[in-house]
Order: sequence, then structure tokens, then C-alpha cells
Amino acid sequence: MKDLLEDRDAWSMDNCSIARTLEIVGNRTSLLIMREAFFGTRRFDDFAKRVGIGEPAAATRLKELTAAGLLERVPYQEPGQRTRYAYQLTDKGRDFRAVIVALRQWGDTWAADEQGPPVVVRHENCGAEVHAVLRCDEGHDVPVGDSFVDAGPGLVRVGPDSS
Amino acid sequence: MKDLLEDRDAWSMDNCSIARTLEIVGNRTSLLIMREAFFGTRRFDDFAKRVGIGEPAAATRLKELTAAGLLERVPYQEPGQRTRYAYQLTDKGRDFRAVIVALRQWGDTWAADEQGPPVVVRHENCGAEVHAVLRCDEGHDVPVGDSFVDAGPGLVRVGPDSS
DNA sequence: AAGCTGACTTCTTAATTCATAAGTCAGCTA
DNA sequence: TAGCTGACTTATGAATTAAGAAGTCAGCTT
Repeated sequence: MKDLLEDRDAWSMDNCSIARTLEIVGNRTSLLIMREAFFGTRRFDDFAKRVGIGEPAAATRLKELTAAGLLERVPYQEPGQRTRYAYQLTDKGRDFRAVIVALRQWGDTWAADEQGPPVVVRHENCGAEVHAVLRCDEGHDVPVGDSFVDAGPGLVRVGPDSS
Repeated sequence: MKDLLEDRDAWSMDNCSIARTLEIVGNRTSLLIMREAFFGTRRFDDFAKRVGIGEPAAATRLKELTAAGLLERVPYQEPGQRTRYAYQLTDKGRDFRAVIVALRQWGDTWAADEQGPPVVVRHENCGAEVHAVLRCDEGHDVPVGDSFVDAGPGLVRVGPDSS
């Protein structure tokens, strides 16, 4: 574990998945819009109202998220109404679910008030609450502290800087 | 599933765990600092350099994260050096691990380049890669789409607005 | 053809966030 | 006790992000 970490300055973070992800959703409102999308919100006005942001901000975020492929703009038509567009999760967006669940779970544990969380996510089949857990590919649960960071195939090593 | 969601406007989000969490870490640099903390970074200058931000920004973020209780400022002393302070994860901060793992995992899947991810997290005991998965309290894995949002104990319902 | 409504866009202004550069400060070493 | 160095703080200015109000636009209904 120590080996890699002590050499931390030798890696380049140009290829960091976290940084890339955050370039897409690295601000409060994008994440809140994703929350709403998971809660089932689809319409422009509802996003703005429920997230609590102005329309210009909602339009910008929705556009970014659509361009990034997490949401898609799909036409829908209510009876007697003209065709309108809704924003719904794509597979790419749905796969973001673990992040939202992990965020909510952390907040429930460390930043909730006495009344408890306002919403819970349940398993469709059995009704039990859903949590984000860490598990290794061998099927073991991985408690905090029982993991280490290792070099991946895309790690770019850079020479020690001369400073 | 539909029942609650269609009534979405009837909930108040004042008690939203996600919104509260994002008030603490809802910006790109805070999340990147948390990433570094998990990678083992502890010193001020290293945070600034590795996250790629200026010192004022690093000082502000580190102070926020410390005030929020995710990091703590602990004294350390290298031989022949004076006492200095390092920032290290608290239990509250360590528990944030699932969010960072989920973020990295999403980025590895949807935003990585051909070379693959630069780093992987492995299980200390068996060396297998660690992933964030969703699981219900009955022990079932919960695939995308097999969950629904339900009212929690802290849900505040508000009257339908007159608009 | 006019009205209506949801879905935006535009404009202006305020607030926040950031980088860069230049200090400041503490305390161990020489 | 002067220097050195890591850990910050201060100052300034640029860039980004936001709200609020108002305007535009499309197309179904009347």
C-alpha cells in the first residue's frame, strides 16, 4: 500500500476518472438535477422549481447534462397539448445512481436532522432499504481501511520534478 | 413506486440529505481534495499541487472540510523539523469513501480513455478490485431499475401550492 | 387567426470562486 | 540569532455562476 502512495508525485492525474467525472457533474446544481432525475422529474419547469434554481441555471445545467449524455431530450405529448420535450435518464445517467445513493447515504448518516431522512430507496422486490456498499470482485465486503490504491493500466508516470 | 413520485411536489426538500451533503462538498475542488485525502495526501502544499489549485483555494477548501469534520488538522514532526500540521481523514471523512469510489467507477466506465483507469482500488486481503454496488438490507443486489423511492421518517409534506 | 402555456432565451446585476504574486509567521538548524 | 522552509494569509483582478425579470417561440385549442 505504501509503495504507490509514497510515490504519489510520480503519477500524472491527467487521466483521472474522478476529475473527468467532476468536469461534467462537479457542481452543486448538476448533482441536484441528477437527484431530481432519479426522483422522477422530467420537465424543465419542475427541475428548476424542485432544485430551487432559476430558469437560466436550469437550462444551462440540463443542456450540459444532455450534451454529456446523462440525460436525453425526448418528445412527449399530453392529450390536447402540443409536443413538448422531457429530460430523462439515459443508461449513462442511470449508472450514476450509485453516486447519488452514496451521497444520500453519507448525508443520512452525518448530516441528517433528528427526524431522519426524508426519503429512502427500497428494493422493488423485497422492500428493504438500499445502500451503497463496497465489494471486491471476489465477493468480499470491503470495510473502511481494508483497501488500497494500486496502479491501473492507464497510469502515466512522470519523472520527479526538479523543484 | 408511482404513488410517491407523482406527488413529488408535496414533499419539501428542506431536509434533503443530498442537498446538505452538497453544501459541504458540492464543488469540484472539495471533491478533488477528498480524492487526494483517500490517495494518502496529508500536507497542505501537496494538496494544492496535486489537485492543481492555488494556495488560497486550497486553504479555503481545507478549512471548510476541517470545519465540517471530514478532515482533521493533526500535528506531526519530522526529525530535525519543527512541528507542522497535516490534514487527515476522520471517521466522517473516511465514510465518504463510497462516494469517491462511485464517482471513480462511473468515470472509469463512461469517461475513461482507451488506456484504462490510472488507478484501481483493491481489497487488502485478496487483491481483487473494489467496486461500489447497491444492495438492500435483505442482502440482495439491486440492479438499476429495481428500486423505488419511498417516504422516510423525516419527510415533510407541504400543501399543494395554489399556482 | 388569436390565445394560451410550457419551454426556453436574453439581459443585467450580484455573488462566488479562482489564480497569481507577494507577503507573514513559526521554530529548528547552523 | 539569522536563515530557511513549509504553511499559510492578503491583495488584486479575472472568470464563472447565479438570480430575477422580461421577452420569444411553437403549436394545439377555440
